Formats: sequence, C-alpha cells, structure tokens
Amino acid sequence: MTPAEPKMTRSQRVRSKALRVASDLFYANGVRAVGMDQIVDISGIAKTTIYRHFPTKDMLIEAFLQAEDAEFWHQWDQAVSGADAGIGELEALCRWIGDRVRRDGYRGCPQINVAAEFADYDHPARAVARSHKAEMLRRLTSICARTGVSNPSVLALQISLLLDGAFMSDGRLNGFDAPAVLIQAVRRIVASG
Amino acid sequence: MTPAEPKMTRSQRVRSKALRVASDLFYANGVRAVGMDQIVDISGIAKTTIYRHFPTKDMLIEAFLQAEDAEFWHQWDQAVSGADAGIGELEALCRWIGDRVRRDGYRGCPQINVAAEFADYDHPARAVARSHKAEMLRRLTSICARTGVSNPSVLALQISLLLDGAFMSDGRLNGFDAPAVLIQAVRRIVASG
DNA sequence: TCCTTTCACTACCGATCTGTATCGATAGTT
DNA sequence: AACTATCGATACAGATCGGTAGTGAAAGGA
Repeated sequence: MTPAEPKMTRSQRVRSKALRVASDLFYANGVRAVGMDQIVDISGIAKTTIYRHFPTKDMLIEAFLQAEDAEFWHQWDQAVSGADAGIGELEALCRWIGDRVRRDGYRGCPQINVAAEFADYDHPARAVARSHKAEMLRRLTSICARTGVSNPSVLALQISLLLDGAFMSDGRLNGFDAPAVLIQAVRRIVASG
Repeated sequence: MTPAEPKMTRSQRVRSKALRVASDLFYANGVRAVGMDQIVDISGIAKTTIYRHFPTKDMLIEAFLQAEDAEFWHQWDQAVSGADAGIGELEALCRWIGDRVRRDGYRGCPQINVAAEFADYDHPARAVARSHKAEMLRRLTSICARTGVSNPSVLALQISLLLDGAFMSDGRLNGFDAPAVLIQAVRRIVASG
C-alpha cells in the first residue's frame, strides 16, 4: 500500500510518510482519539511540516479517507479480475470481504467509522465517505445488471447493506466461514430476481 | 422514552434528566464531541451532581448505551407483538426498522457509533454494544427457528448483517421504500432455507 | 419547624487539544 | 561550492478536556 516509489521528491516522500503514519493511527484508534502530537512523535516529522502539507487536521482526515478509498477500489478490482461476469463477480467480492473482516487488526470500514465520529453532515470527511458508498452501490448495480436480473438497483442496495453489515460485524463472523455465509446470502438475494 | 414518573425521588429525577440530556447530546453529536460542560449547560444540572451519579464520563456513556439498549428492546417487543410467528415477526421488524432509519435526526445505531469511537475492545461501552448485538442475534435465531428452517443460526446472522447495514445506511434507503426493500431481502434469505 | 441530604454555582486543577512562530540544520539543484 | 527550499526541533498560544473543592441555597422527611 503506497510503496515508497523512488521517483518522488523529498517533499512528496515526507508527505506520503506523514499520511501513512496518520492513517495507521487513525484507523487503529479512531480519528478523534489521535492527536497531532502523536503523529509527530511516531512519524518523526515536524508538526510544522505536517501542517504545510495538510493545513488542518480535518484535511488530513479527508486525505486519509481518500487514500483508503483508492486502496479499497484497487483491491476490489483485483478481487473481481478473472471472475465470471455477474454472480461470479459477486462471489469473488464476498470471498475478498469475508477474508478481510477477519484479518488481525481489522476494525471496520474506515469510511463508516469516521462518519460515525462526525455528526456534521457537511464535514469534508463525510463527503468522502458518502461518495465511497455511492460508488460501491454504483459498482454493485452494474454487476447485478450483468446477472440479468430485472431490478438491479434494488438488489444492489440490498447487497450493499449486507456487505456494510459484514464490515462492522465486530467479530460476529469469526465463528463462521465468513465468505460462505456472505456468498449464500448474496446468492439467495439474487436468485429469484 | 423514560417519562418522568412521579414516583421518583428528587435524586432519581435529577439523575434521569442528566442521563436523558447526555443521551440526546451523545447520540446527536457523538460521545467524544460532547463535553461534560456542555451537558451541564444544557441540563442545568451541576457538574458535581452529575459526577456523583456517574463517577466518570465513560460510565455515563455506558449508562447511555444501556438505556438505549433497554429502549430498543422495548420497541422491538412492541413491533413484533401481534405478528404471526416466524416470517411474520421478521416482516414486522423490517417495517419498524425501515421506518426508524428514515426518521428525522436518525444517525445510525448508537451501539455501533460508540463502538466506532472507542478502539479499546475492553471499553465498558463496547461490552454493552457487543451484548446488544449478541442479544439481537439470539432473538433473530429464535425467530428463524420458528420459521422452521434447518439452519436458523446462519440465517439469523445473515439477517443481522443486513439490518446492521440498514442502521448505518446513511440515507441510502431514503430514495426507496425501505421496509419493502428489507422485507424482500429477508424473505429471499429465509425462503430456500 | 428543624435537620439532614442533595442540590446549583463558581472557581479551579493539570493535561491535552489544534495550530503557530522561530531558528538552525539539511537536502537537492545549479 | 554556493544558493534555495524544505526540513526537524523547540517553544508557545488559546481553548477545551475530564474531574475536584468549597460554599450557600433549597428540598424532603421527621
């Protein structure tokens, strides 16, 4: 994830490292629980420098979610690549997500978590979260349409709710074969469509 | 919700009001965003008094979630009362939840939101949230068993993920007939079980 | 009516928060 | 080697955080 490409300038390298350290702390502890001083201590980057790249903490949080968004779709594309169009893509996504939510240190969808922390609907980070979920719904609708069902938008909405529930299942899936549970549910939702 | 019963002592009335004001602020703004001073200002109750009833802010948050939990199951019981056992109960719950998530000021499940704010797995508030979700899974399993399916625990898990997704759908259900969307999904999940 | 408990109010504590000012060191470029 | 932009480090500002101490008023039971 965001490997240090040697083509970057020093400024870009420093910015990248600051964002990476901040993102790890934000995700593991929650954005409000992490202070800028903590990011300074762990990254070894001066506070002045961080504030030159990210003028406010809110903008740093926004950049965190945007990077998570990009990384998410990168992995999404990898998961569906090679899968049969339609139901095959859905199953591939279920396998990917089912594994993802049981990884060590998994603490839910960062977009959802940040949205829960900020009540202000117009907070820039919440705008990123909304567009993330809108994009997910768009992609699921496109896949559902490929399965040939008559009402792909409703089906995609139902599947998106199921997957969001899986994201914040908080360990409830640990006692089960998570991918299988998700695949079975998705199959049944799509089946009689 | 928690009407001021005249049988309470003065101490109980004050405690109840403090918890009610704190709960409203916590839910609307997020627990970390609300300071104790804010609760003091809006409730008109002295900070010393609040701290006598709730020794720490964490315990106040815990009490908030416990009260939300009790209120949730109260409404749950009302929603399923009179419904036909099994699928009828599930449909009644879908109608209740579908309406609930589109109410003004709805900002997701408080248990999920608070869990997202605290990374510490052992935080007392997160213990309340986990037992809340465990109870929900238990009740759904019981209902699914009443429908006569062969694997009620897996079905209940799938339905609980769908409903949790609905809780934090963040307006995605607003353009749809939310109860109908949920009922259709639940029916299909249960159908071929 | 008296007496005890509980209350509201004010002021305060140390810690932590986001964000800024200053300055000397360092890296990349010419 | 010299110049310029960016860096790390320290110190600080102003606000807010959770939580405590002390005091006088008010409520409730006898």
